[in-house]
Formats: sequence, structure tokens, C-alpha cells
Amino acid sequence: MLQQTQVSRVLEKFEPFIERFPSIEALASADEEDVLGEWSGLGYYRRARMLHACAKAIVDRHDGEVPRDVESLMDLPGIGRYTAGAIASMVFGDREPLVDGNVTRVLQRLHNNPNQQTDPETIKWSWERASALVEASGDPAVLNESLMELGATVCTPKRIKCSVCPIAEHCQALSAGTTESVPPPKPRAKRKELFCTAVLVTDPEGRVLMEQRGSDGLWGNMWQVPTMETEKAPMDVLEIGEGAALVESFVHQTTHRIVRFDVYRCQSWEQREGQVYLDEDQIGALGVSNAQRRILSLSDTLFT
DNA sequence: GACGCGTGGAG
DNA sequence: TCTCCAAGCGT
Repeated sequence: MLQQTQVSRVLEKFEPFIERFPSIEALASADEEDVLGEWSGLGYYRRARMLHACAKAIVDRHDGEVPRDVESLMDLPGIGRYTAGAIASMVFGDREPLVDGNVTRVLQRLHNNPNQQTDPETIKWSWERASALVEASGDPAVLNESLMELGATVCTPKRIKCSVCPIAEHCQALSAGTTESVPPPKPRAKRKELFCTAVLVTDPEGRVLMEQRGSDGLWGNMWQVPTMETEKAPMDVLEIGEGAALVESFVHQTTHRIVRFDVYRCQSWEQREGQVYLDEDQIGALGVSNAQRRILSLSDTLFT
């Protein structure tokens, strides 16, 4: 859950998730629908499916026990070099390094390394530095946790708090006066526009017509009201269906997308393959993106 | 190796 | 309001 996600966002979801899936066996035997349901609103939903697949793999390949070595850990779905290092060092106390965004930043400032964080050369360098530190430390778990925590709270991207930094006297960026520019900010891809036409259709019982997205791309395997997507321009009301009326338009942003939603209600709709009417409780248990939750909240005010 | 994947808080 | 960004990973 913590991959690319702040602790404060994870806190709300972690306890309910663990309560619902209290063991690897419980998670492995759960339906993906339920896993995505508990993950709803947290974003990067592929992580949830990876974690689910990971639990299955641990049951299948490791008799239900989390493997201890980094190699085996990295063979598991969703576990890369960082997560494997975190598990090995923090869970098992083994002498394994770990590098995340925080650690790279701390190390680059410590050594006044001005290169791009995402440069493969810098990544390699960071792992070497992290490895040297963990080799020399008395407690690998504490060392790794300390590096990350320093980056998260003191050695931050901006508003750096060097005055309270416990290792300020060793910091080469500080003595060189380059802390503001080392490391340089990550280059970010320009956001592409996406037009979504979402259609609210209800049956006489007040249930809402829903469909599941494909497994690829944005919001993979998540549920939504019938939604059509275009790249160039929004659909015309006439293309949607008889009696279609615009309810609301809003913009939803993701890291790589500006998604412009037009929400329609439609009286007569030809139900397509895979589309099913679901009541509020059923929808509440499914994986639904926050953008679609917003659309569904419109249906409450419209139809009740 | 570059790209795509979510969301909301901070400043 | 707008920009930046967060305990990465797989393809």
C-alpha cells in the first residue's frame, strides 16, 4: 500500500484491509472483487491485484510462508527491489539495503550528487551507497528506517529542515550550498486529455447499471457506470441515446491524465453484454474509482 | 528504457 | 487555483 503513496493515505485503508484479510491464506482465497473493494479510493489499483497474486504465489510456491531471501521475494508479483529489501531488513532483520525516493534524495545530498534521481547510473550508485551503510550499521532495520524517515520528515524535496538534521555536519550538499538543487526535480510527463461520457441508468427498483473495466490501463478491473472514452473531443448528446440529458461535467486528474467527465442520465438504454443492475450495497463492496464514486453520488440525489 | 498507473495533501 | 509530489513496479 505504501508504494508511491503517503503514510497518511494508507492509514485509513490498512486496518480495514487487514481485518478483512487477516492472513496470507485469507487473502489468497479471496475474490479479486473483494480485494479491489477494500482498496477502493487508494489508487494504483494494479497494486491490489499484484498483492492478491502475491498471496496466491506465497501459498503455491512457499507453503504459505513469506520467503526470507531477496531473490525469492523479488520473484513474487508486485515485489520489486525496494519492497524485497524492506521485507528482508525490517521483517527479518537481515543485512539488506533498500532504496526508495527518500533514500536516494538523502544520499544524493549527503554526497552532493547532482545527477537525476531517475538516471540508471544514479540508481546504481544509490544502491551501492545504501549497501555500504547497511553493511556498517549495527541494526539494518533501524538504519533503513532512519534513512527513509529522515527523507520523509527532514531531508524533504522542498522546505528542507537542515537546522534539525542529525547528520548535517556530514552533508556535502549543505556545506556546498546546493541542497535546494540537489537532486533536481523529477521530470514529469505531460498529462494527456481523456474525455469520458458516463451514463446513469436505473431500473424501477432504483438499482444502477454497472460494468467492469478491462484489466489493462487506467482503473483496470474496476467497476463503473457505462462509460465511453474518447481522446479528441467529448461525445455529442445525440450519440448517447434517446432522452439523454447532461447532469454534470467535472474534471478528474491523475498523474498522466486530465479526465473530463460528462455525466448523463438516460431513460431508455439498451443493456449491453456485461452490464448489470446493482443496488447500493452491492456497489459499495466493489472496486470503484473515486471519479466513479462521485458519479454514483449524483445518482443518489437524482433518483431518491 | 521510457512509459503508465490514482489520489489528495501541502505549500 | 495551481504545481508538486508520495515507502515502486511491471511492461
